[in-house]
Formats: sequence, structure tokens, C-alpha cells
Amino acid sequence: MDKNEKINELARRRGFLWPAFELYGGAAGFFDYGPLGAPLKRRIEDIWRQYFVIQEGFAEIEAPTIGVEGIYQASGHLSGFSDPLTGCKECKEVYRADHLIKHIVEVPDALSNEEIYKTIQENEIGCPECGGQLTEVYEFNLMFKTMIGPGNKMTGYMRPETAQGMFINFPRLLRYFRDSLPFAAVQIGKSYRNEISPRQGVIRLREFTQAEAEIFIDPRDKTHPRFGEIRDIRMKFYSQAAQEKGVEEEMTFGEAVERGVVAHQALAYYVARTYQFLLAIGVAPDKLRFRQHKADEMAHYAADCWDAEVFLDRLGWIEIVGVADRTDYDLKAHAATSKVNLSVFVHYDQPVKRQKLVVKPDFKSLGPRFKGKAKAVGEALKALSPEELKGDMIRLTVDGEPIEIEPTLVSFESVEEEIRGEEVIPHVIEPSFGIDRILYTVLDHSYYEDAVDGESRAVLKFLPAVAPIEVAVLPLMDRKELVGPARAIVDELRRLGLRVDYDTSGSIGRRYRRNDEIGTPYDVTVDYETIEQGTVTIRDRDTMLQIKVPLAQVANTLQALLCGTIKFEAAGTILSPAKEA
RNA sequence: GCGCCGAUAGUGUAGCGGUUAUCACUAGGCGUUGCCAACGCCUAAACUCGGGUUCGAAUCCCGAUCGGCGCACCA
Repeated sequence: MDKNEKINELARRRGFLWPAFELYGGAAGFFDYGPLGAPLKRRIEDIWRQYFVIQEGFAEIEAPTIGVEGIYQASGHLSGFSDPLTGCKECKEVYRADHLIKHIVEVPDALSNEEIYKTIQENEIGCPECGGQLTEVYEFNLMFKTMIGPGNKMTGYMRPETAQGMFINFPRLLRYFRDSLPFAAVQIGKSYRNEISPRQGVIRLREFTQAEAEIFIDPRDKTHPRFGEIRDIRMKFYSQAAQEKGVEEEMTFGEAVERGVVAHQALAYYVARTYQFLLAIGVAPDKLRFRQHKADEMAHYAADCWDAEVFLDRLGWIEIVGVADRTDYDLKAHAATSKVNLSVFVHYDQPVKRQKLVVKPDFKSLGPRFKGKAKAVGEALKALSPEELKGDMIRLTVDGEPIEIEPTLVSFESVEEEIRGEEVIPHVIEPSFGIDRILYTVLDHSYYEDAVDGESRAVLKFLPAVAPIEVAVLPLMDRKELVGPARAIVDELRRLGLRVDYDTSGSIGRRYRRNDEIGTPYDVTVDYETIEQGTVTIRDRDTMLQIKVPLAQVANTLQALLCGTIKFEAAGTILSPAKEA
């Protein structure tokens, strides 16, 4: 069994990840989070909230997972997320139908499936592999489609990303943030993609959890006020240039921005925050890199894009986060489709003064003369320059009809105008996290085996902040005099909100192993000294060292250990290492 | 979607046309046990599903589902 298989087997056996619908034969691309997986996922999400909601002051919202058609017309998912496919009747190979007629039709995207098929037939296009006949063109859209309400009145789609929920709430969010930039909204939730062939467990799912932030910034100012906090962090950058050489480049974020490796401070800041977050949940720094999208890989509207990639045993480098400057693409698209202005009025520091020509047509005279056309004539006059308004006679054309007007019927003057600001469409920085992949990474990067007395020991070295079980309370033996005090400790710790497991079955060593395997950081053992001297031992998962702590301090000590405010060796009296078996 | 390979207790497995379906670990119970997967006894637990061939199928054939790998796909 390789490491990947071991982790999957452990995850299944101990209740982290289960293939969904097993009772009914299962379905590819769906997973259940079990009793340990669900809290692990929840804790990872909560740390994400710490980093991207609480510490940044962003707003978390929750939009429906089903969306109406308009959203995905605007976002491009309806057309771009769907591919016309055709297959070979002979060798069964499947092709993108539009790709096959690229050299014949200039814009295959504009054709319907029937038209593409007609083109294929008319040009006698066969299978590129074997020359066989091709099937009719059919649509494969990666979005799950559903009906809203009875009948076919309204089509709904399961959202393929959480991002759109933030974009379409832009006007409400803007008001919530008192009409000023920058601001940001985030969502953590499920997204759905009907993948053609999902594989590799939780790496490619049909239903998955995303955590996304949409940070709306002033396009003219892509600095970041808190850039100083991350300027000196050193990290490996796998830039476009570095990828050509095949070697990552280590530098500080300050250097990265100064040298133009990362487009600007705002993007660099969120790359750095992403880096900090990933380390905080236990992603191994030596198996983590940030890779810049190559020019041809980047969406056409994106200004710059960096992916966090992790090295996973057997799977290689896998993308787990994308941080992109999406410019004003999304807001412009929604503005165009919904016909709602999605710009922000940005006030200048100082109003700008400007000369402006004000033209006032004499409607009292123009009205009777031009009747219904008067308004159009007035508009045409307003568009003229001072030179054109002077002359003996003003000449203009309205609805193709030449018109002459005496200059006395128009007055105009140049006035000084104060401009206090302008309308801008914000640019969007989007960090987008695949939570399921991140959780798997934490499992992969936490797993190790060591040898204890010649026996192999499997350990998940979860950081206390993500561990699904934080403390196991274990009576040395299942005897009344030990069980009583042990239960009292369990109750106390649970009252304090700790995730506590209690186990009396089997030998003490067996129970230590069980807890090592699910990543419990600390085991509290109740023994006869608990009764005689009022102490318990606390065992550290990774070193297997034990300290002796007075009963009254157990809770405090554990809380301090879990928060990392004290070192294990300093938390109590160290006992000699476990005796040889 | 295509091709190749696979699917047996919770986990890992044996099985090659007739077995009470093998073994180990695991899990539960009782006893024992003074700190790193101890021991004894007991218990629970499986042939992925649907067809077919055959007197008889876990075993052979077909199909589906799921999984692994390669190809294609992955805004």
C-alpha cells in the first residue's frame, strides 16, 4: 500500500471521508464527511473565517445554491461552461464538435448544435483518429440543471462557483459598506459541477465546498494599506519566468512587487494571507508553492493570477487555491446583462474645477416652430461648439433633415463647474479556495509513521487548531475508582468547549495508538496517582513524552497547550520516557 | 465518454465449478492487566448489483455500478 492508499484507507476506516451513497451502489464524485471529517472541515473553515472575515473585516454572506438563468448568461457559464460534443461511431472517441470545424467556420461558438452537425456533414468531416462517421452533436453542460416551481416556467442551475452570489449582490453590499471602496464579501459553501469523469477521491468532486472572497477595489489604486505587515515574508514564487527555468525563486513579498513579479500590492497581500492561512492549518511549507498562471492559461480578462499548489504523494502538484485580479470583468458582465449600473461614485480629495459650456435653447420659440421635433432640435443644439453657435445662421441636421436656426434663439455661456468625483467600476481581487482539496492536503501532509519498539505507529500530526478531537481522557484501566475521576475531567473539559473523547476499552497502549491515528494532540491518563496524589499525566502525541499535572490544573494546562501559549516540557513535571515493553 | 485492470466481514486478504467461504488485524462482551497496538475465552461480521450458462457459480459469460491507471475533458 502506498501512502496515498494508506491515507484513503485510514480516512474511510476512522470516519473522515466516506464514498457517498454506498448503500445504493455509490455515485462518482460525491463524498460524505464522517464524524471526524466533518469537524476537521468545520475547523479549517473557521480558521479561514479568522483570516478572511474577522481579521480583514470582510462580510460573510450566504446566497442560494440554486441560481436563475440570467446569472449564468452574464457569467458566461451557460455558454462557456458547456461544450458541444460529438463521438465517433466506429472507435467511440469523443471530440469537441466546435473544434472540428474551426478551420471552416470562423466563429463556431455562434452556431447551434444542429448547425455544427450540418457543417460536419456538408464538409464530410470524419473521425480524426480513424476516419469513422461522427454522431449528432450533443450539448454537455457542466452545470446541473433543475426546474424552479412547477412546469417549465423557470430554469434553475446549481451554482458552479460561489463567486456570483457576491457579484450579483454588489449594489446591496455597496450600500452596506456606505458607498465606499474598498470592501469585500465572502462565502463558504457548496458548489456543483457535473464533471465528465471525476476521479482521485476528493480532488475532483461533483459537489464541493468553496471559500471565496470578492474584494472590490478602486482600479486606480492597487496598493494595500496593510502591505507593510507582509512585506518581509519570504516565500517561494514560481513565476512565469521561473517556470521557464523550472526553478522557484525565493524572495520577500516586498521584492516580488518591486520587481513586478506580482502585479501589485493588493494581489500580493492576499497571496500572502493565503500563505499564512495554509501554514496555520498545517500545510507543509516545503510541499507548497505559489505558481503564476502563464499568459495562455490566464482568463483573458485577468490581470494576474497565482495558484497555491501543494505536492501530494502520488498525485503530484495540485491546485488548492487561486488568487486572481479579475479586473472589472464580472461587474461589467452583470451590468450589461441586468441593465443595472454597477459602478461606484468615488469622491476626489479635492474637487476639480473645469470650464463647461451651457447651451440654453429658447424653447418658447422652438416649440411652436418644430412641434414634436423641438426636443430633438434642442438636444442637437446642446451638442454644438461655441464656434458653431456663433455665425449668422446655425445649421444642423435633425433626423436627416437640414435645419436653420437664428442665433438669437439660443443663448450659451461658459460656466465654471466643480467635479467632485467620478464613476468607476471596481476591480475584483478573488481568492478562491477549494476546501475539500485543502482538507485532503492536511491529511496527506499530517500523516507519518514511526517505529515504536519495532512496531509501526501511524500518526496524523494535526495542529491543535484543526484536530477533530483535542483531548482523549483515558482511565488506566476500566475500574470504578479510575472511571469516576476520569468522567469528572471529561465533564469539566467539555464544559469549557473542548472536543473530548473518552475511551476505556483495551489496554492503555492501544488507546494511545487509536488517538495517534486520528490526530488527537493530547491524552490525559487517570491512574492510581490521581487518587493518591491528585495528579494526572498528559501525553504528547508526537513525542510520546508525558508530564504530570495536578488535577486542579488539568483544564488550564490543556487549554494553554492547545493554544500554544506554553511548551509541553514546561507545562508539568516530565516523566521518564515510556518504559520498554 | 473510450480502453485496460479490479471489486469477498470495519480493514487487508485466501479462494480458480461442489468448502460450514480462509486467515490476520479490527470491533463488542467477560476475565486478567500498574502507562505505549499484552494475554485467555466468547461474540459479531463479507462474496457490489442484475441477468445468463450449469444438476450446482464467489469462481465461467454478458450488462450495470463503483474504484485504479492511460486517453479525452477540466470556463
